[in-house]
Amino acid sequence: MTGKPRVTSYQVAKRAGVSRTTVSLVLNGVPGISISEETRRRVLQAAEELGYVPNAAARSLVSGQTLTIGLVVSHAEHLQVDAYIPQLLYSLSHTSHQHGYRVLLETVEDVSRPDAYLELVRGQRIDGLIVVNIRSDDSQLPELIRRNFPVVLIGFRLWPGLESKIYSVETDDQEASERATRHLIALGHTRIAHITFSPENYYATQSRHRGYRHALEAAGLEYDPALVQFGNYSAASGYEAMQRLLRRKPYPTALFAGNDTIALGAMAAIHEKGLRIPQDIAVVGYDDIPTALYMTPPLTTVRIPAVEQGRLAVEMLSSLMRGNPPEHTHIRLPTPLIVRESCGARGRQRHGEQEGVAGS
Amino acid sequence: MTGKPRVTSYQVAKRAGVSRTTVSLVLNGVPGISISEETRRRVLQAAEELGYVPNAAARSLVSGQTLTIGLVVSHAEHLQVDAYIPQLLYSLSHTSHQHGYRVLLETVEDVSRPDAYLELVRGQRIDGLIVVNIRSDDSQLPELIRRNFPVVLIGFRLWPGLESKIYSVETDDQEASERATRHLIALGHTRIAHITFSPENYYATQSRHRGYRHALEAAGLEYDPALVQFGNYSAASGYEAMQRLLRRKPYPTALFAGNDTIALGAMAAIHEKGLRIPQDIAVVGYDDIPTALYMTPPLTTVRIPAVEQGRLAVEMLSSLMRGNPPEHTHIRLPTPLIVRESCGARGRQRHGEQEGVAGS
DNA sequence: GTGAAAGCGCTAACAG
DNA sequence: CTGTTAGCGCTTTCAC
Repeated sequence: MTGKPRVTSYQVAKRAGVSRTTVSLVLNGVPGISISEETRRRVLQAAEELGYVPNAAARSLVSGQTLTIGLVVSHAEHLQVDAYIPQLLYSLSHTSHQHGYRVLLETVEDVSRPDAYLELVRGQRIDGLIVVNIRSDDSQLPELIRRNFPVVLIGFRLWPGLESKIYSVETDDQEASERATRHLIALGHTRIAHITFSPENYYATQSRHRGYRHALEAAGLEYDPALVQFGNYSAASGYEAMQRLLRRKPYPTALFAGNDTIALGAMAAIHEKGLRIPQDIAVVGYDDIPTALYMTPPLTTVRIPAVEQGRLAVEMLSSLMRGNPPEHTHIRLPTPLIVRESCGARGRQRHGEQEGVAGS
Repeated sequence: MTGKPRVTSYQVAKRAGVSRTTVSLVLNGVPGISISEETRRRVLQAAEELGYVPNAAARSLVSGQTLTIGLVVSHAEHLQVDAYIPQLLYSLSHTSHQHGYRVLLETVEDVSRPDAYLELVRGQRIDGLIVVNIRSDDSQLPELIRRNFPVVLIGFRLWPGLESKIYSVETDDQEASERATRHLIALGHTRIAHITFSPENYYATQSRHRGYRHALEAAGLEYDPALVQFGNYSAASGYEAMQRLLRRKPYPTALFAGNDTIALGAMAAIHEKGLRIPQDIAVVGYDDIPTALYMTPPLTTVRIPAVEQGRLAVEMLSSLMRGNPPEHTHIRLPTPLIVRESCGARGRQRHGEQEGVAGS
């Protein structure tokens, strides 16, 4: 069926007039072994001509390595509707390639077995794992980490007691949410709504919600459950949640959305009701997805440095897989609040002008 | 370093008191071989207890299969800023898992070697290939297809002469663009601008551009190069391109954007200039990303059924890899024009109301 | 410097 | 019905 017969190291050896050993030695540049320049050249040329690439299975069978990174994306439905994960994915994939690793994508839906990725580990398909959107009810991950399988977590550190073994690239969602909410409070708002995504087994959600609540209480404002709605991180759910919030008067005067996509949906609901942003309702989002700047009006939001997050995670994992533990176990990235127009803190301005970054 | 010693089929055999052959037979449910119920149970239990998963490398070394699909995403920078590819990715990954395949993600940037995926094939890391965002200057792909390596193309069919060997899930971008442009013409527009992404080596771009041009010419309107701007598929580039278009009077009265993300950016530029959509400038996008409905105003756009595209591609590839060629070599999906408010064909309405689908 | 031989973990003939 | 054996393609001691 396949036109050309598989080319193996044997073919290369034959063509170069040497043994397979020599081929392997040359191609892998094994140090400490000296091979005549002439032989080396012949081997290289033969391999080139035949388009030889060593069989990955055979190689990893003997080496015990796969040079493959597993990428576990829980709540993968996100991919369909939100822009944060794709950014991360891009960065993760890009950096992995630069480091010579391939990426095996393991998406996990809410409905599927959450620990399917364990088979990748047990079947030795991968040398390491990067986990995005960690579920708080994942019971297998701690066990894996305890056994020193190389794992890097993105987003949040968890499982007290295991801290010293966990490697992560974090952001402090709770602190950032608190800061964002405080920003709205400082602008004089007292009826601040919050739309977040489905809370169960999702760390990011829980901490954003908590930050919102803390900010209110620290300011002496009442935490009103009626002002908190749950969606599912899509624009559609943000739209519907906002409609629910607008069914009751007095309206909230501000909204802190769990992510930018939800904010977009909510803004559509606000516009549809004939209300203005930010004059009638101020809006703050979360993530700073690339389109946030182009929403109407441009969205004030907490920036998560997705690309840097991805890069650092791969670098960390790469060290781990090589057996030299990285210097830091946890890298915490800053999450500035990017102040644009939707929160009402600044007047209309042209896109691309210096954007504000709120202090603490 | 790793806590538990690797568990092999030998351990399972020992624990179950049988030979490795029997373990293999039981675990793979080899048909035609009958094994005593008692033995089978013991093997299964031993495997379960040890958490045994066969070593993937060893297995694929002997079987010649990897049960892995390669996913080649050219122009991967898209992932960062546009929502179409992520949707596709989700569907692709989801369906692959359902069919028992893993997904190896091979992103290709414009700067990187475009044929890096060849190593996956040569190194026999994958059993088949799905290609997204095909580059028109890819010279390796036709060769691969000619040799009957299982490949499914998403988006567009190419390379005349190879048609009978190419499997693809297509949309007719040119026809759809023509229809979208015709829609604007029917609404009375004569100065219709077009913003598309960087044209070189990108099929989708070329055909959308061509469709736009054909519609104009068919209607007896002049194709004015000054009304055509090139961006890079991001909202930022749409914004800038629209600014360029608004630097010259008379303004265009309508815009056909190469994708929805560009449309979003362009709409921001239009709003900023104090112009109204659709009264001053009507806008039509392409892709129907999930957020299109929540833009201000809701975006009229050509729908690409990303999720179905992904599902069909995997099903096709899965047949190919099993050696039973699918019935159809090319599946063409419909691309309806979803009429919302941004084109001016219909008045304001609530979100979620019946959306219009334009006829041809 | 180069080649022969063993073995990674698994599957699949082939005996028993 | 179960066990023994060979071999997938590669790397890696160990002799030559």
